[in-house]
Amino acid sequence: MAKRTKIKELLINPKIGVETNVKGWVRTKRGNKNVAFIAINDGSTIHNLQAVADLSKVNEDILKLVTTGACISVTGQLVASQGSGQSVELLVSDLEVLGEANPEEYPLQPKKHSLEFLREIAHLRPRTNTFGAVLRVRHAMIFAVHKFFNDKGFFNLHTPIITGSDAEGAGEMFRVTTLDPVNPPKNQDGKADFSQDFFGHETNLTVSGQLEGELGAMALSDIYTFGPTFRAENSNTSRHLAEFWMIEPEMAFYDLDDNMDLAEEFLTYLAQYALDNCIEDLNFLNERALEEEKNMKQEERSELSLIERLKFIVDNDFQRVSYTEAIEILRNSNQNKKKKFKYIIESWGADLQSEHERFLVESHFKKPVILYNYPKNIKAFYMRQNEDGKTVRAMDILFPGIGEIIGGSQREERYDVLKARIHEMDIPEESMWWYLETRKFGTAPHSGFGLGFERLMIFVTGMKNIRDVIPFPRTPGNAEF
RNA sequence: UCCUCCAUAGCUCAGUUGGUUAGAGCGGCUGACUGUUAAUCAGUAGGUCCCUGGUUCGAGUCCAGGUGGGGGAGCCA
Repeated sequence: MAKRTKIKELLINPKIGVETNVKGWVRTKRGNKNVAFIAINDGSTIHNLQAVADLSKVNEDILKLVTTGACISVTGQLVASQGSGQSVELLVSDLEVLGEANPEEYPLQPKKHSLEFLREIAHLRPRTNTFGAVLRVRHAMIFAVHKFFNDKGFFNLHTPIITGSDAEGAGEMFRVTTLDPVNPPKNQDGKADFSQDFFGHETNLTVSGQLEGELGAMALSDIYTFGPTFRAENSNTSRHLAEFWMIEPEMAFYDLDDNMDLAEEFLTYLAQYALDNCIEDLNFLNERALEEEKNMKQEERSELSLIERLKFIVDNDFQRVSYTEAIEILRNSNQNKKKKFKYIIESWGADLQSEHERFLVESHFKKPVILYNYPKNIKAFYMRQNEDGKTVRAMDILFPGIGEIIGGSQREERYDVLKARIHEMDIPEESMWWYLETRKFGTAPHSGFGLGFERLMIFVTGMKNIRDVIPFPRTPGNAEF
């Protein structure tokens, strides 16, 4: 019996006339009383393999079990296809059903399903063309992230998933505890006594690996983290998940400009990698998106297709604009003067709403925008203060249709300045002692940023909802599968 | 969490001013067809109209509350 060949390999290097075995899941079966055509997909590629069964040679009882969704093993001679639509096909000599799929119950049909419906059957949706393509691209992007940093001499650092510091200020956290939820030990105030908890104090799931990442950079020069991140925010949007993956490089001796250069090079590299390595899946996703937009009004359609957008990123520099310049552009915009904005920009210091970010990216510059040097009052405590006394060396990269894809900064490396800022913002200093010590012992200028991996995936796949670019999304009220 | 829209067959949806037995397309099943491409053609089965309560002679349709989902906002990556 021939050894199993993956469909991807078989299509790249077809061995015509050779007995071949293929295993996979049935997409459709068609035919008449003489011949049956079975489309098989094994997930190795977006393409199906057509198996051709001569009904006089194949057991009809077995063929009856070959229904959409069933898993089969097919052996036969690989031949050039008589039909159009595929170059090769498999003439079935041996057919085995590995796993039946009752057609009255199997929910996936050979037709287009809504993404909302597929989310409800997340255990089966990887078997669709769309999710197969998304998951293969996702893998390629994971691999490309590691390759990019490895090629640059960065070291991957595993920062903790369970953290004891509650001062990261990046949102609500999920508590980690082994205390009895019904009858926890109580302290004198009648509250749960976390000194008796597993770690001896309160612990949570991480909301960022940045602070620990900085510790790594202060020894290895250039590090990056790529791990799961958890936010217990009650966010119900197409851009937020409670559990997502984040990439956070941290570089010693980088100033804000170096940081922006790296971030732009990184995003450009990832777009190019997708074009170079995932073009078949991207072509499918491109067509899918075009098909979907056909039902939309002209003005709601994207100006560029998915593949054109990826090429655009590769070919064009990002627009770098200081916060102060951005405020001037917004204040002088017709949108602002005609009070089309819900939040009118009146003066320097205002926090930018997503309508403003969208205006800058989608209407004004029509390209990715890097905003930098924000007012210190709207940014985190660890960002490097500028000499003007009112701004910090922060930067956000804004993408069309996604908004903020990267947030980063040069870090405050001066011990006294950092300590003063911690006090100003009422952060408990004792919980930050180890972070402060990096500024006390051999401090160095350094910078870093955070890239939301699923937001990158939205950009690269053209999917609209972040729940459709991660295999098993976690959102408020949803942790099934 | 707020605003807004939605929930009818396995899926996508229609269902008139509240009126008798709730429909279509796709999918499933049965059959026809000598090579199909989401095959085609014919036939057929399939319903807790999201849940609870209310108004009414009568509710898929109206009202209240709840649950679930979409889109937008805030928070952010």
